Amino acid sequence: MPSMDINESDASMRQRLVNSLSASFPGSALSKALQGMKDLDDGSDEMNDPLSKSCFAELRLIKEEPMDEEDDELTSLAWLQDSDLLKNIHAGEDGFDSDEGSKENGDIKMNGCYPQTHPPHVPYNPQKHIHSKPPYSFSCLIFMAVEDSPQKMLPVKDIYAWILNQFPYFQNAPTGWKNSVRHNLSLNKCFKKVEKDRGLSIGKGSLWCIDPEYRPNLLQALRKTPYHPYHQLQMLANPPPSQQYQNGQGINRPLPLAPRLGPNTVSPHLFPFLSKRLNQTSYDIDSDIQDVAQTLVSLKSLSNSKHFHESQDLKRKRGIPSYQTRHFEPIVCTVVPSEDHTYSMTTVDEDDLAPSSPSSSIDDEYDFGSDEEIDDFSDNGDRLGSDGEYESGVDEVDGYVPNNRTPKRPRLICEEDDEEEKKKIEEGADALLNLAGIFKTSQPLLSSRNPEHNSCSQKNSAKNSKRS
DNA sequence: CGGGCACTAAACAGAC
DNA sequence: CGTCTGTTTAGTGCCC
Repeated sequence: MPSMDINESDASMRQRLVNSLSASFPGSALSKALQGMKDLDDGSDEMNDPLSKSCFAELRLIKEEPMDEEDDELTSLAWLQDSDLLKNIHAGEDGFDSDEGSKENGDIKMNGCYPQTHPPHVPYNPQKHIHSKPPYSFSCLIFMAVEDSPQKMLPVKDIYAWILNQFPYFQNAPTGWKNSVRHNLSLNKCFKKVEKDRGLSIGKGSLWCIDPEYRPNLLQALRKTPYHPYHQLQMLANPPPSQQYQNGQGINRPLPLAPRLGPNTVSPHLFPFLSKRLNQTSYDIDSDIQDVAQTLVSLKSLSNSKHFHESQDLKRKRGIPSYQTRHFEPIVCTVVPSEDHTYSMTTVDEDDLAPSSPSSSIDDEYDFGSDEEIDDFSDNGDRLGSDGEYESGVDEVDGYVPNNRTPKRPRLICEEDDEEEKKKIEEGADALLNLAGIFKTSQPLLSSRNPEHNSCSQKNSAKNSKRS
């Protein structure tokens, strides 16, 4: 940061940051999303925004809106996944990077050895700091992995693979981390196992997905991670006086972890969807059309993976209806981290849940549509490559055979002109709005979790009582 | 100091 | 039968 030009334009700084972040997740959906952001900046059609097709669609940049007093364009980038924000800002000059002997690979060394945990004052680059344990909790790692999958569900081994791919640290880490992943999947109520009898069995084990009820919590937890660019960009944009850098000397103090916004505040730029819902006092049709349109774009990505086609074929054989993700989520705005994503020891009795509460049954998490509806989505855009990364617009990638069914219509978004895009989006929006209306009327906003259902405390108290 | 939480390790059972 | 997956318990360290 010492080499940063404080007067650098927002656009320039943003471009530089995006370049840096893209380099940290090469080839990934995130990277493509970032690239799409650049396209957006160049004035291309927003609906081509690959970010909307990625796992971080809800964190996409809203660049058209005027900035709040607190949010500027810099912080609106805070949806970006963790990366070395300062990679292109001459890390060596800021005292961040490392001490002697570690500059060859950029990893952090302290007193000649690698610290087990990543130093809190150093922006974390998973591809670079391969000897530093990622500053993310396993919950966040799993969340990112699942969200980075086109179907928003992954088997354990693919979660392993994603983590290994994105965080090389684990390639040399003791295998205990896999145990921790499984432990987290089992105990963390944010993660749900897709029932096998739904035709989604992928051999050994099950698919895991994010419980939509807790997805906002995970997003919030992710936002709260120390190295989330939300904080880093905050520092870039408005470093506190105590952390100004002088003469290339970094200050060995952690960046403040507390978000600028209040704990109960959802940044409209970080969480346009959530914040809109949260602050919605009256039914805003226009905004909801936008929401639904965005949802459609997200839905589009649902059908683009090998697993999807396989599961769809399997389900067709079994006569099981197909699914589509439902994106209408309750707003969960938490104060304590435990409410973001916590372990669950107790089983929530479905009957105890209010009728308006999202069910934990997989049946209810997905809309079951007809084959024709699926076909409308199944031949679009991106596919999951054999390496688990998206391959956009390629029919056959690395041995992946695309669905051999003849597309009934061309790509929904990417290859349509603007007018047709808008028409289709509006059509889909109308259809989904009907569904959304149901949820609006029946689903209360949640300002906090029901303590009875937030069973982490129960679990831990149970644990503690057992210990004592 | 105690509670809550994340993490790790381990044991165990079931599925493949 | 070995491996993988999922569950559960126990213990530890950190933070508030």
